[in-house]
Amino acid sequence: MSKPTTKDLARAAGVSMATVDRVLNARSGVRKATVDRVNKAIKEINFVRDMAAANLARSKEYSLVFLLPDHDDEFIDLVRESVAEANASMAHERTNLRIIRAPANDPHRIAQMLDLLSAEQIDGVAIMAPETPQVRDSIARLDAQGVAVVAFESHQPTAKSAYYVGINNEAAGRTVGQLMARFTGERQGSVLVLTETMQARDSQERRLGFDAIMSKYAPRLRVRPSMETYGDPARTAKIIKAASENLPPVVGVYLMNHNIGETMKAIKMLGASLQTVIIGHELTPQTRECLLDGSMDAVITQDVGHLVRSSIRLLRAKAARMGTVASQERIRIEIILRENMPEDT
Amino acid sequence: MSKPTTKDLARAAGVSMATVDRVLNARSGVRKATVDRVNKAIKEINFVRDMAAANLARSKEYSLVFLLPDHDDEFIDLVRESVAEANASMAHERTNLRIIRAPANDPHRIAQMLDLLSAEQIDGVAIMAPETPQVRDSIARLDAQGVAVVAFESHQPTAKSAYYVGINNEAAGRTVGQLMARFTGERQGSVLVLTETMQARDSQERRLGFDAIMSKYAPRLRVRPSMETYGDPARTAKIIKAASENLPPVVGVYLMNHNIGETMKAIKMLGASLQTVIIGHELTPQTRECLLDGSMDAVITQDVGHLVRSSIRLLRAKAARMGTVASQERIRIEIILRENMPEDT
DNA sequence: ACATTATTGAGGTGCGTACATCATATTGGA
DNA sequence: TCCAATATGATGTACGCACCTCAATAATGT
Repeated sequence: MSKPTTKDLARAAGVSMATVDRVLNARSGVRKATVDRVNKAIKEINFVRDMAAANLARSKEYSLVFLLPDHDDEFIDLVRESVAEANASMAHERTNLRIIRAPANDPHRIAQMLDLLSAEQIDGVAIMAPETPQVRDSIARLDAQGVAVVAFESHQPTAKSAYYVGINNEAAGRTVGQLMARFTGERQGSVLVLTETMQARDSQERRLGFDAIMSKYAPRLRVRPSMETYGDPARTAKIIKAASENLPPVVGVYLMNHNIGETMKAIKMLGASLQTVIIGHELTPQTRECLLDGSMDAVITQDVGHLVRSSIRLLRAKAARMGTVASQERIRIEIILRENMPEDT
Repeated sequence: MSKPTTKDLARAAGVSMATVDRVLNARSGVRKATVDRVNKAIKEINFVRDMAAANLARSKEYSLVFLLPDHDDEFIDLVRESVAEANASMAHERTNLRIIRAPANDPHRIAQMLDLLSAEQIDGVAIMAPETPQVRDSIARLDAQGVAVVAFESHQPTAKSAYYVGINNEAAGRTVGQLMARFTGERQGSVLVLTETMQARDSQERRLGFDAIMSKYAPRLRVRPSMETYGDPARTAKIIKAASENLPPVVGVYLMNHNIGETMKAIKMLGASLQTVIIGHELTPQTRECLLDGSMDAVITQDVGHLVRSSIRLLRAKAARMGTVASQERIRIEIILRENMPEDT
């Protein structure tokens, strides 16, 4: 016979549908013994609740919010794009998405915006923001209100209710390290590491992983201290120029910063040898172009669309008290060379 | 106001719900002018059909079938696992999955099994089988019956109704080539290519891509003709022994065959130098172990879970005449090193 | 044993759609 | 202009579940 329904469950448990309903929705007024009996029956007849029908009956719409930094870099652009795309396709599944923006370095403002969400009827929030006490407290408040929360691309380790969606940055750094070690062959020289700021936790973690592998597999190379660009093109150019004027020669560059346009321009202007191995993060129009023209050798990235969809699934599941498929939510660290670069988007 | 329903649509179009229903489900008995009027109203009020409710009302269960080769290698194992997992999680979405097996080299049997499916009430089939006239005809018959078909991991170019789900094998071969070229540094020597059989189309495509890159980026290396193992351990050992006894020294091995256990054993027995770069396909327990112990340098793979889920989504969408999110269905060519290896499964 | 209170059952309505039936309206053609 | 064919409307039931009310029953305390 086909899928058991609540009716079948009621019969199997020897109770009425009203009681089944009370148990399924964790309503009060049911003796423990009865609850157990129903749960036992659920297992016995292998009952799975039809969430589509349930949501229909509830006439419930899930509202999810993405809180993103209010500056624009190519990564954020990709996220916004993916959210918009997901929003279109999730309309069928009674889910609507919204993006709100907040200055990344203003914890109070972020917390305030999160608190404002509490007032609305929001079911879940994906938060991309640095960890601060204010944000942590706001997450706790959301959690207390039953709002699902995931930490999007940014760890919130002290907010235990916020599941982290993103890659392991230390492993990502190790991956870059391994590629750098191997792509540089037997060459000797120095390796530059560029980042927007080492304040960011992900930069620190990546650097950690990178150093570990480099010292193990490429002790012949001298990895220089991280150079911070602060997103300033002029500063970036100066830094690179200064670094390239010193010996030993630069045989590798690890770009951890996002908007690499200026950086690559500076590097190209110096006429860096083709031997210089350049590896960066995130597959964006810019890095894509650099891979194609050969100026970059590899990009370590994550599937932003997957990241977004995964967050949505997790939030929805939490909000609807459903289960998830763990393997589907694993975010992989992807290595992109020119040869395996996906064609579109 | 919230989502418009069919009732709103009926009012907006100035027709009855019955007519709306006829238009939405493309039933006959509606004048063209009326159809247009309804379609116009759909756009005006931005009506989107609630597929959850529609499927509920239809009380339709989608039955999808995976036709897989009946031999067992680790890739097939992964597929079976993923299908089982998906089946569990798709129960919520009124979809049930089934696997049937057929000998890969018996086109008649495969065609026969496909034809048998026509008798049952199947909504879609994912076919993993070599392209043959028999299979092509069966696919055409399925298509004529309104059964959705995707070509799973195996091109069916002449069956235009079967959308291909899988990676671009030529690009995969190019990717292996690029890694081989770079990982071997400046070393000189020969490169072995092992495969089960060069009969398989994917082997040919991979070899093609591999050679293109190798001749371009690593002309210093001599890529040997493909050696076929026919899945025979003894033969494999012999081949490898013979190859390693000839000069120039083997600096790289490209393993296109699936069950690499025996192959790796043979290679290890010869005490191949650590310098030998070994690259293979598919992340399985075996290759995973080889990556961890350093005996393999890289694995080019695809996310089997994603492959399966993508097939399911495509089949379901086709069966329910819905749209799909193209970007979600793109199967990426993944490069796995020890550093970015996913932890589980 | 009686009053309370805690459980449980029965039944109804609604969610947004599919689908079938029968009645009515519109249209084309002779 | 009238008939038949076709197009549309009205209505009811079903899908699997949520959620509400009211009544009936069982368990509890005193």
